[in-house]
Amino acid sequence: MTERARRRPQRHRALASAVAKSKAPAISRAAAVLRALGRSETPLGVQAIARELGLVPSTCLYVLRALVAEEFVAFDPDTKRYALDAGVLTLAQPWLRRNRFNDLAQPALDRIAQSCEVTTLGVQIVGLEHIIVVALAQAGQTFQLSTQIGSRFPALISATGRCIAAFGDHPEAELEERFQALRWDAAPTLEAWKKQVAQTRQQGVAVDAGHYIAGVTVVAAPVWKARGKLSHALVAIGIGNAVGKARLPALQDAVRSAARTITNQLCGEE
Amino acid sequence: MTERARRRPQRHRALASAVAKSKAPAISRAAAVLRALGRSETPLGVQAIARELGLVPSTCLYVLRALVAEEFVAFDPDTKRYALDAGVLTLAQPWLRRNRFNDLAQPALDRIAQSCEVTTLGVQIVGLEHIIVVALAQAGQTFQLSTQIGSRFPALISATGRCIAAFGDHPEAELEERFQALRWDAAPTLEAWKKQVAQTRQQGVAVDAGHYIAGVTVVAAPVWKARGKLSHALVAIGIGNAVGKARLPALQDAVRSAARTITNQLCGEE
DNA sequence: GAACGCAGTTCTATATATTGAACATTCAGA
DNA sequence: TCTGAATGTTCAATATATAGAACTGCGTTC
Repeated sequence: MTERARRRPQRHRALASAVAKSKAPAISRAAAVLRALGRSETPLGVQAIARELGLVPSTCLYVLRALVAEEFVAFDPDTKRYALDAGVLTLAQPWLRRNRFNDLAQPALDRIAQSCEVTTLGVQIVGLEHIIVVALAQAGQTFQLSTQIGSRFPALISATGRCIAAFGDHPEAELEERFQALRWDAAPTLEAWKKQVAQTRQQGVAVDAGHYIAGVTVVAAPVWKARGKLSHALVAIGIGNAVGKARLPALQDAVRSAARTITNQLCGEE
Repeated sequence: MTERARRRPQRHRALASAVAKSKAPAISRAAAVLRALGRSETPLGVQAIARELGLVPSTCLYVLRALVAEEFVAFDPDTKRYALDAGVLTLAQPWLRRNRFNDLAQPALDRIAQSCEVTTLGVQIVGLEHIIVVALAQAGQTFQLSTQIGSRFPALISATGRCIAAFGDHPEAELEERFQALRWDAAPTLEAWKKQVAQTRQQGVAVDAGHYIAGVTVVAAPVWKARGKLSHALVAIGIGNAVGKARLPALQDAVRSAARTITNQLCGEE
C-alpha cells in the first residue's frame, strides 16, 4: 500500500512472465537479482531479495550462490548480506573495448564538449523501451551531471526521444501510448510533441528546451549502424544559460554533422 | 580426438564442475557464455559458442535467448551471430556508483597520477586468483596503457602480487605453487621473490622494477577493508624512465600513505 | 543442379532444478 | 536467561530444463 509495495507486483509479473516463457528461467532470475542488488543502496539478505522479486527463498539462495561463484555478487559471511561484486566490470570492459560506435563517437563527443562547453553523451537505442548511455564527455570539471555510463532512460523522453520517434519507423499508435507514460518537468502536449517530431525529421536534429528538465537544453541527432537501422544517438546537454539562443544553432550543427560522420563510418565499411 | 577437442578440456572442466556442483547450472553456463563473447573479437554463432564451452547446442541456444531477452547479449538476425550488448553496462554502473573504495581512492589516484606523472590504478583483490582494476587515473593524455577498468590480472604478479603474498595470510605452499604459474618478462627466482615479499612486509610498499614488464616500474601498497581483511591495493605504473631512482622514494611514500589513509577511512567508520 | 555438409532450430524423454516444508541459527525483548 | 520471531539453510518430491536426435534451410562442392 505504500508506493514501494504497489510497485512490486509489476516486477513480479514481468519476472514471472520472463521465467515462464524462457527455457532457462534461472538466467532471468539471476538477472533480476543482479538488478535488484544494483538498485539497492545497501547489501541485501536472501529473504529481502526473494520478497522483492517474488522468488522462493531457497531458489533465491541457489541463484545467489551461483552468482557468488561467478564473482558477480559478493557475500559477506558475517552479515550474510549480498551485494554486487567487481566481476560485473569484467563483462563491461570487453564490451567497451570492442564497440565501434564508442571508438568513433568518443573523439567527437570530446570535441563538442570542449568547444561548446556542454556535457555530451553517446547513447544506444534499445527498441522503444529505453536508451543506454554508452559514452560520455564532460566540458570542465564544473558540473557533475548525475548521468553515467550505463545509465538508462526512457526511449521517447527529451530530444533523443524525438529523434527515435522521427526516424525509428515505429507505428504511430505505439508512440502515442508510450508518450503518455513519460514524465517531464514540463510535458508538451501530444499535439506539440508531434510537431516537434516532424520538425526533427526535417532538420535531422532534435532540441528539448527545458521540457525534460527545467533549465536544461538537450540537443540530439540520430546515428544509423546500417541503412534503416537506427541504433544510436549523439546528445549534448547544456545547463542553465550555457546554451543561449545565440549558441544553439552552432551546437545543433556540430551534433548533427558529427552524427552524420559516424553514420557514414559505420555504414561505409564491411 | 582431434586437435580442437584436445585444446578445450580446461575450460570444459572448469565449467563442467561449476555446473555439476551448482544448483543453478544455467547461471554458470550463462556466465561462461558472456565471458566467451567478451573474449571473442567478433560476434559468434550458436555452434561456435557451444563448441568452445562444451555445451549442447540446443542448451546453448536457450541460454543465448535468455541473455538476449535480458539485453546482455545482442542478436543479429541477418548473420545469426551473438555479441555482448550494452546491458552489461547497466550492471557495472550501480557497482561503480556505490563502491566506497572507489570514492575514496579516486581523488588520491588522480593526485598521485598528476604529481608523479604516472598511471595509477585501484585494484580489488579476489582471493589468490586474480585482481580486478576498479579505478584508474592517467597522468597526461600521453600514453594510453592497455589497462582499463574491469581488466583482470593474476593475483601474484608484479608489485601487487608481492603485497598479496606479504599481507594476505595465505599458506606458503599455495603461494609457491601459484608463483610457478606466473608469466613475467624477467621472472625473479623464487628465492629472490620471497626476499622481496619479506621486504614488502617490512616497508608496507612493493616495487617491481621491470620484472613484470621490461622498462616499466610498478609500485603497490595494500588496503584493508577491515582488520585483517586485505581487499584492495593502490598501484602506480611508471613507463620507461618516468620513475628514476631519484623519484622512486617519493612515489613509494605517496602510494603507501594514500593506501594507509584509505584503509583508515574504510575501517574507521560504521 | 544435385548432393553434401553444416548451422540453426524444434521436439521429447528423462535427469534434475525448483519448490515448499522442515530444520537450524541468530537476535530482540521480556 | 529464556522465548519467539525473524533469517538463513537443508531436504525430498515433482514439475521442468536439458540432452540428443530429428528436422529445416542455406551455402558449397562436384
